[in-house]
This record gives sequence, structure tokens and C-alpha cells, in this order.
Amino acid sequence: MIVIKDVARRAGVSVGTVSNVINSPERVGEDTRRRVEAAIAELGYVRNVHARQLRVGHSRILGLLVLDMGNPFFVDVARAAERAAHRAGLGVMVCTSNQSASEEEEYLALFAEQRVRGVLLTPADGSGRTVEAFGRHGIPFVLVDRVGAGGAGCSVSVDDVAGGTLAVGHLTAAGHRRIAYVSGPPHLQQIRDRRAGALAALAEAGIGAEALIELPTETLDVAAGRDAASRLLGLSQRPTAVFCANDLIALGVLQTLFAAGVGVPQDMAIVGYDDIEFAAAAAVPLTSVRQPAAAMGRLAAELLLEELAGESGAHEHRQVVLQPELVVRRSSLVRRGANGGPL
Amino acid sequence: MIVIKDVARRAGVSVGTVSNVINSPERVGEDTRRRVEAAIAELGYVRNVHARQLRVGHSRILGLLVLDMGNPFFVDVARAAERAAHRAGLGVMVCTSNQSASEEEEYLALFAEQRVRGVLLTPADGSGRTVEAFGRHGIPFVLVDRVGAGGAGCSVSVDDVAGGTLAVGHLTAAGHRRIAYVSGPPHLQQIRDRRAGALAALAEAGIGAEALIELPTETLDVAAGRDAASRLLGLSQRPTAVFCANDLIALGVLQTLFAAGVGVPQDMAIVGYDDIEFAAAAAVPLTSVRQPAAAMGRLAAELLLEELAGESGAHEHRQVVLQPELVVRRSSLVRRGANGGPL
DNA sequence: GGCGACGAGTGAATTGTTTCAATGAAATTG
DNA sequence: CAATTTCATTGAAACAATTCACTCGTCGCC
Repeated sequence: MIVIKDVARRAGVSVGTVSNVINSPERVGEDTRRRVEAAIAELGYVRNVHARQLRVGHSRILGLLVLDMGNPFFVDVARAAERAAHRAGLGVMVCTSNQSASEEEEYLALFAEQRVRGVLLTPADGSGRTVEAFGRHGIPFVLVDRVGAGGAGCSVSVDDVAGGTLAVGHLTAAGHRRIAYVSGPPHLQQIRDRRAGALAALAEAGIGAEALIELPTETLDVAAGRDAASRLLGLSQRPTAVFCANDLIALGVLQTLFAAGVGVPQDMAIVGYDDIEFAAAAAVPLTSVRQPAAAMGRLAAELLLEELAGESGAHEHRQVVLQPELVVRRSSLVRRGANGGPL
Repeated sequence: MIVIKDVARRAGVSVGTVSNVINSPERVGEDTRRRVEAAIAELGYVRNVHARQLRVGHSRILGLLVLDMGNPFFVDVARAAERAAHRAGLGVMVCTSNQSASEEEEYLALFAEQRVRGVLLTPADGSGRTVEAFGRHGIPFVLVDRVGAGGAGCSVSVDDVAGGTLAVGHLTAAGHRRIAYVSGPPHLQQIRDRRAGALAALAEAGIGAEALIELPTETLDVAAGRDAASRLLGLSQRPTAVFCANDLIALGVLQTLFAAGVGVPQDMAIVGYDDIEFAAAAAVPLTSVRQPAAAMGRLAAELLLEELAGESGAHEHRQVVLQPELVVRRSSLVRRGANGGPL
């Protein structure tokens, strides 16, 4: 392996000069610089970031930990964050916790070992214990899709209570009086907030909380939606609408309902969450609560970059909360009897 | 920041002993080990991988570079590869080249700087120049979704010629005599192979090559599909079927055709490629050529691990080629006049 | 009791880079 | 022309770990 010393020898200069050519070329004379650059090219020298980081004390990599890269929502977040980081000359290491607190812990430990410059994460652990533990390493972090607890760092999130209200308010306005909530794993704050929003919408419509039939699932993917729909079909008093914690689940629900001959939206309305690209292309285009995924990723990265750039103390932690938006499509088209009493 | 020396002082031992506790605990006496472990826990010591790697010469990270994480196909590949690597105690750094040769070069340079243990990549550069250049660093790599040129390394791919034949053979058997190929960027080998397969299927059916109307696109995403469909609708002699280079494009085509009132499959049949999860949930469930994405990711990682484990020279490069499989759904249901002459 | 073997622990060398005080030469100034 | 400033370059220390040749007891055995 070629090291800086080999380049120095080849160019007939000291290692310090080679380092200067790489890191601050303006300090080096015109012709020496060209000689060194030629030597680098000829030998195919690539500098060792580990040696560099050991000396300078920090790397040029950001850690990004999301719940599930199988969900296009998080892919959008990750891409936007990566673009923003790249603009600032930083690389991003993307990892997936699979909504497991233990995997989250494992990856955060990896980030700490790597001495990443900063971390963007969507916590899987509802208790906030792993995040708190990570905070002790002194590595700056920004919470994504989750409001920060206690102001230990910045956060960018979307108002999930408002989102839940938007979704269920839309359904009650269309006359639905029994609504299922396919909720995903209840240890996630997002899930709990969306339920709170849903209940608020029911209350506002003067409907009791028992009208919300909760169907929790282990995961947040299409398979979970299929499974939940089977359970839904088995209920004695079948609801007339389903609110799904995300679009993957909604697509799974849609598939199973379709296979069972249940008409959407006539027999069962569906509202999803996230408004992923595939929601619009579904068998029945999905009504969904749109989250500004790209904006969230970009803002999170920018907040982190700001914190990194600011001389110590100059940065003040902020909690940014974005607003969701309801996108109405065919899966929840207003039924006959809308705005009327019970059907 | 706590370093190994602090731990050593706290535990009243030498730094060498602390290192042994971490890396080969069996060499250390019972009670010293416990003392050291306690010190590590109390101080919250996290070892610095950069210092470690500098000394031992290689990291415990694999680089993975795919064309587009927005495509669920590559997400599946990446997840499977990551699982396999994780089983062997290696982390994975996932990056996206966006099908750009320059971004590919950039990320490969990043991998080289990081001294990653090995690399899995789907080349974006059709010429193979960037891969060849990367080969000079002496970092083992495995090509994914692309057969290796010249046996410089292992590869895992799917027979794209066979896939193209499967798709177009299915369409000609259903009586289609004018078929569009929405192909994506032609510098990708996969795209060219699928076209070759498509032409082979036409030849086999006794149809001239001019029956394949090629509609290239810049990218391989849903937007590209929508755009291509607009062009398709503007053609003077409109084809009766479309073969799309991947499912994202197919979904875009489907959306635009639907919006234009073109019936699928009656007025236009569609066959996609990859069989991503969302293909089955589309407005009209998509016929698609299924690629074993997870198997490909897993196999690629395993080949790389084998190469890393094998004592130098013990490894022989292999080119694994998997077979695709046609999954027929509603978007290509057999039309009247199937197996007959021209319509 | 002396000798060898063994186990546990030490401490210095090593890894590849950056950084900075020091050096030397050339240019500028009074 | 001496003194000062500027500029390019050098060489060694520092970074935080691993590794390995050694040391120091202790034990067993003849």
C-alpha cells in the first residue's frame, strides 16, 4: 500500500509538504505542487482517513439511523439528508434499526466507535433511554420524525396528532361512525400521537372513543397490513373505514380486502399515512396524510450542520415541527349519506 | 474524551492489559478482567476504531454501492447483503450512485479512503473504467447485478437476456405484434441485455426487429415512466403492448395511460421488470419479470466474505448467474386473437 | 533446592497522517 | 547594506489503539 512517505520520496519533498499539497495547496509553491500531484497520480496514492481522523479528532461522516429503509418514506428522508450533507462535504452512513431498540443501540455504538461527526436518528426506543445514553458521548445529534425530549438536541418532526385528526376527521365528515386503526407497534411515539389525533377527531364529531377499533401490528410493512385486514374481516361488527398508520400497511389492507371481494371505498374506506409515491399508483388510489419527507431530511441535516459549524455554545437547540397535509384520492371517496347521521 | 490510558489508570493496569481485556479476554486473569470491565463501564469508554484500524491495517466495514435506493429492488438487495455481513460481524456502508459514473467514482474513492474491507457494487459506468480503476487499490469487490468482465472479481447477476425474452415472448404469444420498450439509460448493461432478449423473442416468433419501438429515458423511476407514456401516446402507429425496463417505470406508464383513458390490458398490455412488492398492489396488478433480489444480495455478500476469509490465493473468482421468472398478472392478460395472426 | 515452565501483566514500538515551531532563502524596507 | 518581512519547506511530535518481546512470580518436579 502506498503511503504519504512514498509520495514524498518520489517527489523529492518532505511528508509535511505532501500533506500541505493535499490540505492547503495555496501554501505550496507552484512547481513543487505540480511535482507532488504528479507523484500522487503516478503512485495511485489514496490517503488513509483513519490516520487523518486520529490526528484531527473527528471524521467527515454523519450517521443516519432510520426505522426501515424498506419504507419509501424513510428513503426520501435519507436521500434529502444525504444531499444536504454532501453539499457540505460530508459523507453519510445510512443504517436501519428495524424498529428494534437493541439494533438501535448496536448501531449507535457503531457510530460512537467510528467517531462520526454527528448523528441523525429516528428513535425506535420509545423510552428514549438509548438516545439518552448516546448523548453522553458528546456527539451532536438531531432527532428525525420525533420531537426532542428535554431539549438535549434539535429535532425535526411532523405533527402526528394533527395528522391523525386530519385522517379521521375526513372519515367522520364522510359519515363513518366505526373506524378501525391499524396501528403498528405501540411503542412508537408516532403511532401513539396519531391515535391521539384520531380520538380528538372523533370527540370533535361527537363520537365516543369506542368507535375506534384498534388493530395493532408487530411491524409497519405490507405483510402486516394483509394480516390486519384478515383480522378486520373477522370482526363481528365490521367498521366502514380503516385508518392505517402508514401507506405500506394501507396497501396490504387494500390487497386483502380486494381479494376478499370487499369494495373500496363503497364497503370500506381507507386512509393511509406518509403519501409515498406508490400510494397514488395503487389498485385504488390511496387517500393519505402527506408528510414532507424530503424537507424533514434536509432540515435535519441542516440543523446538524449548523450545530457542527457554530463555535461551541453559539448553537441553540431547536424543535422544528412541520405540518402534514391530507391528500384525498379514491380510496375514501365520500359515501352516500355523508354528513348525515348513522348509516 | 476517554481513551484507553484513562481506563488503564483507573483500573490500575497497563494499557496493554486493557487492550487484552477487549480483544482477547481469555489471556487476562479473572479479577483484573473484572476490574478493567468495571473501569470501562464507569468511564463510558468507547474504543476509537480509527486508531485500531491504523494499527491492524483494515476496517470491519463493507462498502455497498447501488444504482438507486429509491428502487425497492435495490433496497431488497441491500438488506439481504447487510444481514449476511452482519452475521459475520461486519458493518455495511450503503451508498447510491444515481446511475452516474461520476458519483460512482466519488463513492469508490470514499471507500478506498476508508480502507473498507471489501466492496459490493452495481456499476453505473457501462465501460467498466471506474471499476477497473478501483481494482488497483487491491480492495476485494463483488459485482452485483452485472457479470464480471475479465474475471477480475466475483459477480452475482441475473440473466437479463433471458428476462427480456421471457417478457416479450409472453407478449408475442398473446398476439402482440408492435411492442414498445421503455428502456431507461442505454449505458447500463442490464438495459442492453434486456433489449437483446426482447429481440430474440421477436425473432423466435418470426417478427422483425422493427416491431420493437424503443423509448429511452434518462432515469429509471416513476416520473420517467410517466414521461415515456406521454411520448408513447403521441406515436402515429401506437403499439399494443409495453415492456418496461423496471417496475417503477411500468407504474409511471400505467398512471399516465390510466389518466389518458387507455385501458390496461385491453388497449395496452404492460410488462414490468423486478417484481417489486408494489407491482402486485398497482391499480392494475403488474405482470413482471421477477429477480431474486434478496438471494443476489446475500450471495454477493457471501462471496465477498469467502474471499476475505480465504488465505491469500485460496479463493477462486466465480460468476454466479441466477435465473429470472415471469410473474403473470392482470396487466398483460391474454387478449382476444391470442396465438393468432396480426390483429 | 534448583530448574524449567507457565501464566499474567508490562511497556515500548508501530501504524499514517496532520500540525507547528523552526529554518533558510529571497524579497522588501529604511 | 543591514534589518526585517515574507514565503516555502522541513522534521518531529502527537493522535489512540494493537502487538510482542520481556519480566516477574509461582508452581511443580526431580
